Amino acid sequence: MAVLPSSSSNLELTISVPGFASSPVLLPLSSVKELDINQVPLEEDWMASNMEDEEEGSNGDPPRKKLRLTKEQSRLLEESFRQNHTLNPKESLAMQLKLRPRQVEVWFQNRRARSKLKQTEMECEYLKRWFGSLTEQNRRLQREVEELRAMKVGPPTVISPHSCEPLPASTLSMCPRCERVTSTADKPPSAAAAAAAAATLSPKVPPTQSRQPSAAC
DNA sequence: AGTGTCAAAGCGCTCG
DNA sequence: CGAGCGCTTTGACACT
Repeated sequence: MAVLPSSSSNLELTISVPGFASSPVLLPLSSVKELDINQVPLEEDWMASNMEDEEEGSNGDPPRKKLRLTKEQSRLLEESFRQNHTLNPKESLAMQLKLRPRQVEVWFQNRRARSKLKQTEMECEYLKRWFGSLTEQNRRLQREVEELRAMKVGPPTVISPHSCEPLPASTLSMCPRCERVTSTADKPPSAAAAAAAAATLSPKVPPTQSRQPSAAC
C-alpha cells in the first residue's frame, strides 16, 4: 500500500480492484471524533487503571475494563501505523506509549482489520458503480442493435479482395474511424487485437469512456 | 433499550 | 514448536 502524507484525522486507504492502479483515498477516522468527545484522563489516573488491568487473569472471571487510548497515544499509534502496518519492535513503542506490548500488538491487529474493512467497502462501492455503468452501456448497445435491425437495409455485397468471392454479411462491420466496411473473415483477430479487447473489458479506464475506434483499418 | 465503536480475547493457520 | 497474524466474538462504553 502506498504511503502518502496525511493528517492524523484521516484514514489513508487504497483501493485495489484487479486491473486498476491503486489510488489512495482519504477517509475520516471516526476514532478521533470519539477521542475528542472523551475527556482525556490524567496520565497518572489512567495509568493506574491500566496497571490494575495488568494484574487480572490470575483467578477466574476478572472484570474486563474498557481501555480508552489518549489522543496522544492514538496519534503516535497512527503515525507508527502509517510508517509500517506491521509492528516492530513492539516493546519500544509500548514503552513510549506507556502501554503493555500486548496492547500495542492488539491495537495494530485491530487497526489492520479496520483498514481492510474500509478497503473492502470501497471496493464493493466501486464494483457497484462499475456494474451500473456496464448495465447502462449494455442497454445502449441493445438499443443500437434494435435500431439497426429496424432499418432493414439489405446487406451490401462485398467482394473479398483476397478470395475474390462475396463475403457473408455476418462477417462485415463498419470501422467507426474511416467508416469503411471491413470483414472479420478476411482478417482473423490478432493477439494484439485480443489484448486490446481484453483491455476494453478490464476496468483500467472508466468503462463508459473505454470505447475507442477499432484499429481494423 | 437499541445500536455503533473499539479494545481485548480466543482460536486456528502459516511460516521459519 | 513458537511467534505472528487473521478472523471472529465478547464486553465496555458512548450515543440516540
